[in-house]
Amino acid sequence: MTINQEFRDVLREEGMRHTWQRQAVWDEIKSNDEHRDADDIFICLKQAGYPISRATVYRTIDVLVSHGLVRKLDIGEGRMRLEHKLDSHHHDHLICENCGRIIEFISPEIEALQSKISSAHGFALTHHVHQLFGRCLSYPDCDYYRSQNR
Amino acid sequence: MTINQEFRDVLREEGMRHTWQRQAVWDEIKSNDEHRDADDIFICLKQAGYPISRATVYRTIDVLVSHGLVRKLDIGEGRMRLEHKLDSHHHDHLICENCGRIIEFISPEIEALQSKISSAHGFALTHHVHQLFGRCLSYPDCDYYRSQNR
DNA sequence: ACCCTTATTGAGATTGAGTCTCATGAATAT
DNA sequence: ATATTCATGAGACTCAATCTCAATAAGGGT
Repeated sequence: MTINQEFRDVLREEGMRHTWQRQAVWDEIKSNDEHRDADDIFICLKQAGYPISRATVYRTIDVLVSHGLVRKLDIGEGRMRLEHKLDSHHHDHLICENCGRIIEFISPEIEALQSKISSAHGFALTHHVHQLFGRCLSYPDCDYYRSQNR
Repeated sequence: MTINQEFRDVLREEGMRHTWQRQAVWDEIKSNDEHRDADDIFICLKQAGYPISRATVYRTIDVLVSHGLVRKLDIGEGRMRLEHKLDSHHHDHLICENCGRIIEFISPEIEALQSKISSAHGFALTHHVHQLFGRCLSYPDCDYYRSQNR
């Protein structure tokens, strides 16, 4: 759980085994700050020559999520994007519908209002999903970026 | 688009045909304020004796959404919940993870902060997704409600 | 170093929501 | 009434994700 603890030890604490497959998935996710999905990770590992299976990638992602090392991000595409939680604190996302760019934002005011609303309705808040969709105005760059990504 | 206009006329304005299937789907969605999914609607109609197909239900829902009569609600279950937009203004949702209850909330303060954040990042906001997940504290009722639903 | 137990893996089948195909049928304009 | 063209139905298909189960390998015990 401690983020800088050896991955091997993190697994051992739970009686789980350390395998090169789990290490490879974790290394691949850590290596990059884009919000890739499970299949992106799978393809990267295959291309790097690892004989790993898709099922193992999905299973390992769930292990990483349950250990708080990775967060799944559902932006309504029908697949989960991934985000490692190494150096980041909680944040929500701004998503450009034109180019797909994802920008993180934090708003303590909104967080406070969320708590207020929850308790006003007798709810014990556990988590939230907050996404702002729009178009980023830096158009030339926006389209350039789009052309680089699907 | 005008919400109280005859459905028949709404369709005609777009050169679309009025069929009993489309009317039946719209009537079924209007009839109830729960957040049911496409398959719930399909099953209701089948049980009521209508010889309608699943594909038509899905297609009609898309027609209703594009005409602003219905809103799809994705609360991360891998299927879309539906909400008719007859008497409601914009709102977001509080969702109880124990009983599945969905409560609507509005916060002009949060809406304002969202606009502020978007423009601060050079984004033209088009829409947002804001969901608060937690547990409603009215436990006896909470479990009662759960027992009534799946 | 070698077992032995048992968690983990891989390949492919399966699931489930939603979409697509295309021949048939029905709604509207004339 | 007829023609035109949109809509429907049944089932095939998609796609992300999960499941199955025999084979494999991690790592504690000796």
